[in-house]
Amino acid sequence: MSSNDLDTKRERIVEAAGELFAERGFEATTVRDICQAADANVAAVNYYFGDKQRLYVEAVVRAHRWRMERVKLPEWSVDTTAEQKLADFIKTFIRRVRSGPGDTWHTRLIMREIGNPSAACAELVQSSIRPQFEILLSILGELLPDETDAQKLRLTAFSIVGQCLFYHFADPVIRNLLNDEEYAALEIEKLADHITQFSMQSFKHRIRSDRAGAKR
Amino acid sequence: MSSNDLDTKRERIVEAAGELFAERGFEATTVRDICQAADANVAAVNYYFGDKQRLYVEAVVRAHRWRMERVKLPEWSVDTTAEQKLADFIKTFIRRVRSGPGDTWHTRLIMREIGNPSAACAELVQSSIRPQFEILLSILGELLPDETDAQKLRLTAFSIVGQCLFYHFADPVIRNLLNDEEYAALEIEKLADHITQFSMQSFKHRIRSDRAGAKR
DNA sequence: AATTGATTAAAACAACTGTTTAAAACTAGT
DNA sequence: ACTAGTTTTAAACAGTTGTTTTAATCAATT
Repeated sequence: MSSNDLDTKRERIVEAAGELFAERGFEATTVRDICQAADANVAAVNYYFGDKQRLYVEAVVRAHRWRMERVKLPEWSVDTTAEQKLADFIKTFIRRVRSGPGDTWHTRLIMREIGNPSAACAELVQSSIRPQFEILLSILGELLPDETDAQKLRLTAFSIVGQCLFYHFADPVIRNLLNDEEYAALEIEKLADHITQFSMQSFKHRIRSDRAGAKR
Repeated sequence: MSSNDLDTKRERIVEAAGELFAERGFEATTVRDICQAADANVAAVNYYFGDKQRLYVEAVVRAHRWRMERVKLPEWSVDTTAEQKLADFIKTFIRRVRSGPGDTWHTRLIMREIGNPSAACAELVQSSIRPQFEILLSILGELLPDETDAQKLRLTAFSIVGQCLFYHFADPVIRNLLNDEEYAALEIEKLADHITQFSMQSFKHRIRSDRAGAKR
């Protein structure tokens, strides 16, 4: 009974492992902790996955797939404005990055892998991050003047992505910096609106592109 | 001889430890590795610092002090424009955050502590990050219209800091994403100029503050 | 009921972890 | 030269790590 269901022992182990890896990192998570959380014997990890390392990459890959399936970019028709596309991109990106209160471990594990990249990171970039980055570049290509060079386009993309990622990577600091009320006010919708607005306003000034170079 | 010099065994251990902690993190760094790198006996860590944990926080504190001494905000006169202050702030912030090629371990260790915060993080926020954040808020207070509320001010500060921090936290991804030539083009001066320009342009549009909320 | 194969369980493995011990080596001050 | 204090060393400690081994248990087929 139930060979595909998520209640097989193998599944339970990846799930428990993913959660613990996301919480404590690879080194600090012991095989024994994982097996105890999955209600399995110590030998189960090696039986099913060979070793701890391969269990880890399986958890990362699964987390990534799960996250991509869940939160997707909306479908765009031919007459969707570039501004609208950017707003959608930013909102989706923040949703993917910022782990809400009732959230699963998937996002945190991927973000940890990006922060402390192992071998699985390079593959993650190729299969997922790069195409997303290309989408953003094409949107910016529509928004910025045609003569904008590739370097400027890239820097602008980084400025947008950086604003979004900040709320993940700096989260512990933000929590220390703000009081509870201020922190709670950082809802995903509000963040996305602000970043979209902040960035769009910047584009509308792209006439005189250099700014007197700040004294020096 | 030489009680204050940096060639005492104690100094060599903190130095070696900081480098290894910055490179591999706390868990993955062994006391034996540290002592071997410092050319000391295994017992040296416990003799001088009590235990591994206390050696770690000493390394973090020292790294932070070192970084703060090295790269400082310039002195501002009464007639320095807010725009100039912002440019200075961004350039200094990036210098503090982005570890150049011939760089020491100090920056990386602090960034790691922020990413995987231990007990030392809260103190770091209070003693250093918060005052820096206040400075940025006061600059933005000059640049933005008077009626701007505190929340908007905070979000704007996050947008700027986020753009800067991106080049640290996403560095491994960026390296994978760009080719060598493109990556090498990301010099600190250029990044700072772009971020300053991108942000300043955004401020000059602060007349109509809401932007039709992006359909939904 | 017996056989086959996959799964689980308990125990042991060797290697490594941070830390301690106790003796040696060194460095002054007298 | 002796001594008191600090520093360094080698060895051992107790605990944990990932992994293996070997046997027991289970589920289904014959």
